[in-house]
Amino acid sequence: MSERRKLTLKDIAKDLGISVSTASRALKAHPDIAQETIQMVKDYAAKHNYVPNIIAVNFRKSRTKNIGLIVPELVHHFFSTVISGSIDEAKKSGYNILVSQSNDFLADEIVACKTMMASSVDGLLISISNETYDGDHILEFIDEGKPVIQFDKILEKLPVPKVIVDDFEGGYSATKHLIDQGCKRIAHIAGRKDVLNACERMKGYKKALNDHQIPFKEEYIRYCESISEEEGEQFMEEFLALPNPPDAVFCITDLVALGVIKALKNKGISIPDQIAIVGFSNWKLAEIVSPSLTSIDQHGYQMGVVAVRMLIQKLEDKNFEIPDTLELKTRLVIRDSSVKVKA
Amino acid sequence: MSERRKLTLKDIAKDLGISVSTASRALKAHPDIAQETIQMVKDYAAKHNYVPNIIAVNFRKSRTKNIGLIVPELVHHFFSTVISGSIDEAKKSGYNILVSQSNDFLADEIVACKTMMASSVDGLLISISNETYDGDHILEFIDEGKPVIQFDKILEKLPVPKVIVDDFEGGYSATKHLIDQGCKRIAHIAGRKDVLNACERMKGYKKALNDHQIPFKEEYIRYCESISEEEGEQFMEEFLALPNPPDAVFCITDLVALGVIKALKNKGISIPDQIAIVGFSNWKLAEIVSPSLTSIDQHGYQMGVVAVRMLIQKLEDKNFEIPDTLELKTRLVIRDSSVKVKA
DNA sequence: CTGTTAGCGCGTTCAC
DNA sequence: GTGAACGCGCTAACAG
Repeated sequence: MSERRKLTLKDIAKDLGISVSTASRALKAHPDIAQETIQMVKDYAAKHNYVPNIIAVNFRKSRTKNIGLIVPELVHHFFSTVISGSIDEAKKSGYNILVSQSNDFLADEIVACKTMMASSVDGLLISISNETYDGDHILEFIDEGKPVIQFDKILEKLPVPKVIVDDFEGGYSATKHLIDQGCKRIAHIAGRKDVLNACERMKGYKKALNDHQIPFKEEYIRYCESISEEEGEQFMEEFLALPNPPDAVFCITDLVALGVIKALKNKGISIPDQIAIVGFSNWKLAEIVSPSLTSIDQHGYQMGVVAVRMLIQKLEDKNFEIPDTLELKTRLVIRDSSVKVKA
Repeated sequence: MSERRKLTLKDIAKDLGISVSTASRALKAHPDIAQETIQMVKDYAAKHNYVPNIIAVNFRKSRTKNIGLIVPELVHHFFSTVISGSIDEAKKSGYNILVSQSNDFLADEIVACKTMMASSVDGLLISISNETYDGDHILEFIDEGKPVIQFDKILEKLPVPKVIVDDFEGGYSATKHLIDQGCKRIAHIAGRKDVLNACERMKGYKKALNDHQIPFKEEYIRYCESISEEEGEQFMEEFLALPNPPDAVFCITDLVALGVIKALKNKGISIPDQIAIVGFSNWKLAEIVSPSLTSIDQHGYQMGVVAVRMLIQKLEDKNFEIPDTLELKTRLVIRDSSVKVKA
């Protein structure tokens, strides 16, 4: 049962009275090798349960078959979905995913990059932290000849391929959906102005208003700093204090929407009849909360799959050119929080 | 900036006119080497940004500094918390975590194990699937001299160290808390009878009842198959149909508790005044749902930290004996769903 | 068709 | 105090 030392090519070569290289080639069914030799070696290998020493193989080929994956937060529905997709896809090609998190701190992100670099991943997938405005630590990978792909939270100026969700379209369709429900005074609780995704959603929101002749009003806009439930609650209260409160709110994230819902419940305002709500990200909580929350799904799993697939393609074929930007479409998931008119 | 080929020991030996072995030893400040030589080499290395080729080092030492981590589900609050802890702790010692998921299928778990084995992780952390009743695929690691630690969902008969949460104590304290609130007819929506964690919680529940002279009644017990929200909802309805419905429910999991809450809301029954609820796991949703849910925290992060720490200790010191079972205490997190009497 | 040779980059005897 | 030499397990170029 427990073999002290694993069987090596050398062992099987010796036992079979052939050379190591013949054994090696036979196992790969190299065309030069005689059919019978191939059979013999393969049989022997199977019988003795030969497993090539991957560490040696990787050393020889100077690669690791490991892909680094850095996310801001691991314990986060969206990112764990992305990771899940990455892992499943990577597995198919025999790659492993090495996960690390930045906690949304630049310092941690840099450390994570260094660690990844040191442990010699073959390539990197990264979603940057909120503090990352400069990507030197990311470019180092490129310098070392290791391909990198950014996803979701990206640094636009970085000359590195990106897989993102079409936040603009998401913001647009969320807003349009509210308009379709007959809402006229649609507020938006936005993210930080310097975060790309947040800006795109805002742009989509504005465009939708514009396309439907609804004037954009600054009083219906709030900017989150930490994207928290508390902010949602507070901003909603501010909206309610307006002389002419909104009849709908599009929130940058489901968590913020949750705060909004809380505030409304506290005031006894009915959702969606008096005020309709749409979130973003389609977290687990969107279906759990009551009323269930209409949200924009970002296809996290798919994003993980796509990013990994492109990275591996590049890894296996140096000439493959990763498209500069790949935009995944969002999907509007309609639930109770926004549907004003039934039937 | 971009060095075509990385600097190797050989390069620096040649440039400095010394031998490779001297260079190697100097970098490690080997006592045999002259101080000045050490300085010279270190300076040179620092100046030229020498980074040892980890793949070669690992090959030489026949290890990877990678630790496999297999969980049933990646997109799951508890497990992502564990992963988060593992990664953070592993990083401290220069180890990487290689994550994989079984989707609660035995077949997938076996494949994941094979993959881990093939990619030569140095050791394995595993939380088994619901279908795993036999651990041959896990024992293979031991046979190969790779230490394994089970965590959370474990196979008890497997002679492999375990890090678990004290489910018995958790079940006990959840139940006792309800008793303390004055509840007399406490129901329990349990998990499958063949899942260890579920049984322990049940045992704790029974013990608490017994310690407080409350008779155990089979009519107040239901067993989940899939541990879903729907089951919680359905079972709660069944409870309500009883001639003498319970005044409290202890649920195997927060998700089930969510279903219970839904059922109660539908019937217009007030929580916690008419029926108090306690969940288990302390997911994010426990604080989000309304009323907020009292739950049992399992210290997932800590579990990841502890498991990794012990594995690494074993890895670095073959003589280290991992304790057979390490039980983490749970923590009762009291929220609105269970507190009957305020002040 | 097969064997010989030559490394990959590093660590580790064993001599000097 | 230092260097030469060997080998980890595997692949690949070159001979025959």
